[in-house]
Amino acid sequence: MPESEVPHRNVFTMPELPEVEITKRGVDAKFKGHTLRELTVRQPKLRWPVPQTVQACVGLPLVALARRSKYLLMDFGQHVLVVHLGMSGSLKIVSPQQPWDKHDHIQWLFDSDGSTGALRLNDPRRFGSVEYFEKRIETPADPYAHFGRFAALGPEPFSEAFQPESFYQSLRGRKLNIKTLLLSGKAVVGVGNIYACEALFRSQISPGRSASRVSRAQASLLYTSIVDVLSEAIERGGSTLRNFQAIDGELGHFQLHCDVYGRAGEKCKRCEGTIKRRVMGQRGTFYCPVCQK
DNA sequence: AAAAGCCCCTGGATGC
DNA sequence: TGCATCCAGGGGCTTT
Repeated sequence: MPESEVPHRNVFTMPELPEVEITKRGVDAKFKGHTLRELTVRQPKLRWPVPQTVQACVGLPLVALARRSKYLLMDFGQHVLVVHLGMSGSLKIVSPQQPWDKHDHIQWLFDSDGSTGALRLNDPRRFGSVEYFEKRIETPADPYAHFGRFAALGPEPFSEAFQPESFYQSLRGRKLNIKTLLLSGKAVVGVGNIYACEALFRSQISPGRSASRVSRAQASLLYTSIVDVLSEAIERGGSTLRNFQAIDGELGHFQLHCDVYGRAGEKCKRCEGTIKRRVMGQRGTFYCPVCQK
């Protein structure tokens, strides 16, 4: 069956790891190596107040972009800005002359080959954040490890630290349901509500199953599903980005295809069941009660 | 220590 | 048509 005919639901997502990764690549392609000339904070009331210290980056070149979990890191050398898109945030590349949108909160004005280019954070619900950290030069291997809560985060899904057996071990003895545990960032980071539902569907594990009752074989399947579902989303985002790059635009959102998320009441893609929605850990959870055990 | 609950905010959906 | 009400949702923090 051609991919276009696969019965998926299109969801215009909140920013998850793939959106942050694509945003990172877009900012990297446009502004890496360019000097920050102005940083305008129109609305400092985000998830946390945007500190005055962010101004320490002005006048410095953007030397690197990085991502940790769903945090986007803008590395200005000794000074680093950590951006989180929350649930409605996005970064967009615009002309500095473009009128401000109601929800454009922050603007980075970069030198751009003799002219200037602007990057804006737009976030209607203001669950996003921009934080400032100073890099510790004495730990060059992982200069960001000590930032805020980073030390407490689980492994990155695409890192060497994320392996089937260690993943299985991190589930053992946890009575919490597997879906909520995935969202907690303890066993792996960057798996948000949508991808948790999708990965559990692929591995045919019920979201309500206690993590301690996920077998080694199931954990292995879930491990693969997590890596696959995130990789595929990044690929889709990559093609979205190519389109956006031609016109400049919003980097933080793109459409993705879901088997279960947002499909309550519809037919299961794999069996004769009907997709159900229930709330777990205060989040909407979509699954097939027939083929997910 | 682990798990559950709370809260920030606004657009969209729903009800009258 | 318009106004009031309700609710989702990431994830850190607080409470149990």
